[in-house]
Parts: sequence; structure tokens; C-alpha cells
Amino acid sequence: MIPAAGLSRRERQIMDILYRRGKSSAAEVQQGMHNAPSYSAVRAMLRVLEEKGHIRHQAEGLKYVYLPTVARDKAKRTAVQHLVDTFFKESPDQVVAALLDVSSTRLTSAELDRMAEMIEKARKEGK
Amino acid sequence: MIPAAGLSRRERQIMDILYRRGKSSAAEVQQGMHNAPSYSAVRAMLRVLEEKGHIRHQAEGLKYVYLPTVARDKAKRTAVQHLVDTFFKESPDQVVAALLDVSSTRLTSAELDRMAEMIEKARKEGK
DNA sequence: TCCTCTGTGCTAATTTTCTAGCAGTATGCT
DNA sequence: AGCATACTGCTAGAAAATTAGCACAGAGGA
Repeated sequence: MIPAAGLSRRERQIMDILYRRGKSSAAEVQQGMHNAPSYSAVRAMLRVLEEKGHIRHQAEGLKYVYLPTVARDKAKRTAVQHLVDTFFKESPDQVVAALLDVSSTRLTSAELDRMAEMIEKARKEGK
Repeated sequence: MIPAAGLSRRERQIMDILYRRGKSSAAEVQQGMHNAPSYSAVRAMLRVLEEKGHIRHQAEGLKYVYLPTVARDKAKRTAVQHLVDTFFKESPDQVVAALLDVSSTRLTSAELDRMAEMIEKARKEGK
């Protein structure tokens, strides 16, 4: 069900980086990791992830870049679903509270506008 | 940084269940797991999680129930932060779009109201 | 009492994850 | 050419996770 499930700690770490950055070379993945292991280790894990079908690679210039096989949008949706299931099942609206709360997320007034619009639209459609 | 980091596949699965349900016995955890291993295996992992300090247990009636040591609220915030970092860094407002999109999340009009209010309030404070 | 059920504590062993290191190829510099 | 650099492919071993299977204790019913 959850594509992100079934992945080991390191593997998930790598997938997160690839989703965050879109695509990355092995070296970039390594740099993106918090407690990065050796370069060899990273490559080995990329190979495993590819075998499992979670990522694929393509040549770009002289090197390979790796990218997720399941589209960002789909993965995004799954991630939100999982978040809601885990923490916001009783009160999904609290996701917004949490979003506004998260410090690093400074929302511009344009963003707030868009959010309000989406909610307004949902209300109309729901009716 | 991320408390959920450093956990193995199964361990994270268990933590998710405990956050979802608040607290659970070993048997309940097992039932909540998707591809559940043996009861023994579950108990062994609960023990490890407890050793690592991620959960604690208390007697309840004749059995133990397990619960996370880090407060749901804190974990929730961390999870949202991580979601935003991974998928919504450029456009945090899209979290709302994704939320409305997720099928299992049927929002009541009261919930939509609350969301709109929060946004309104944020706009005022931001100004 | 004796048996069954449901729970716990512990241990041993398999499987998976994680890691380092080597060999080989291509590029570019001196 | 000779050397350094930056990749890839592969393998073997260490470390951690995952699993099953004991043995034991308390509760409750026949």
C-alpha cells in the first residue's frame, strides 16, 4: 500500500532526498544525507533500490543520476494520507494548524490567499 | 534531529501504530501491522524500542500497554515539518490541496470553516 | 486439581541492511 | 606516456534487524 513502506532506514533516507531534489547523482545523495556513510555504501544502496524498482538511473554527462520511479505527485499524496492517518484522523483540519505552526514555514500572504481559495472551492463543491 | 529517524522498518511501523492509537498492547500492535510477523517478533521489537527509549510500557489490567515517550504533539510537528521539507518546500500552500485531495479525508463543512478561520487569523497576525 | 488461554522474559538463529574495499573504464592534465 | 580524478561494477564481511521457539506465571473453567 504505502510505497515508502518496506524500505530500510537508509533507503527511506535516500528516497526522501530524491523526492526533495528531484534527481541526484550518487555523490549528491551522499552529501544530502545526515550521517552519511561511505560513497561505496551509498552506491550499493542505490543499486538495491534500483533492483527493488523504487528508483531508476540515467546517464547525464559522465555520470548517472538517480530518480524515483513513482511520480512525485503520487508519492506526495501517499505521504499526506499517511500523515493524516497517523496523526490527524480525528481532526484533519488540524493539519492546517500544524502547517501554520511549523516555524520554517513562513507563508506569504499570496500563499494564504491560495489556501483560502482552495477551501472556499471545496466548500462549494461539497455542498 | 528527526526522532523517527534511526528506526528500522518494523520499528517505524510500530511507532506509527502507537501514535495512531495512543497506546496498545503487544497483541493490538500485531493486529495493526500490515504484514504482521509473529507475536514473539512483535514483542521483541517492542522490547528493543523500549531499550532505545522510544516507548515505555505500563501494566493495564493483566497485560502491558505500550506508549510513545515523545509526546504526540511533538512527533506530529516533526512529521509535518518533514513532509513539508520533502514534498512542499517550494509551495507549502499545496499541502492544503493535497489534504483536500486525499480521498479518505472527507471534510465536514465545520472543518472547512475552522481551516478558513485559522488562515484568516494567520493573515492578520502576519500583517 | 488439571488443563487451557493469555500473558511475560529470554535466547538463538536466520535474514537483511550496511559497510568497506578492490578492479576496471574514461577524462583531463603535465 | 604517466598520473590523478571521478566515475561504475562487484564482492565479502560486519552489524543490525527480524524472526521463531522455548520456559514460566497467573487466571479461569471443567
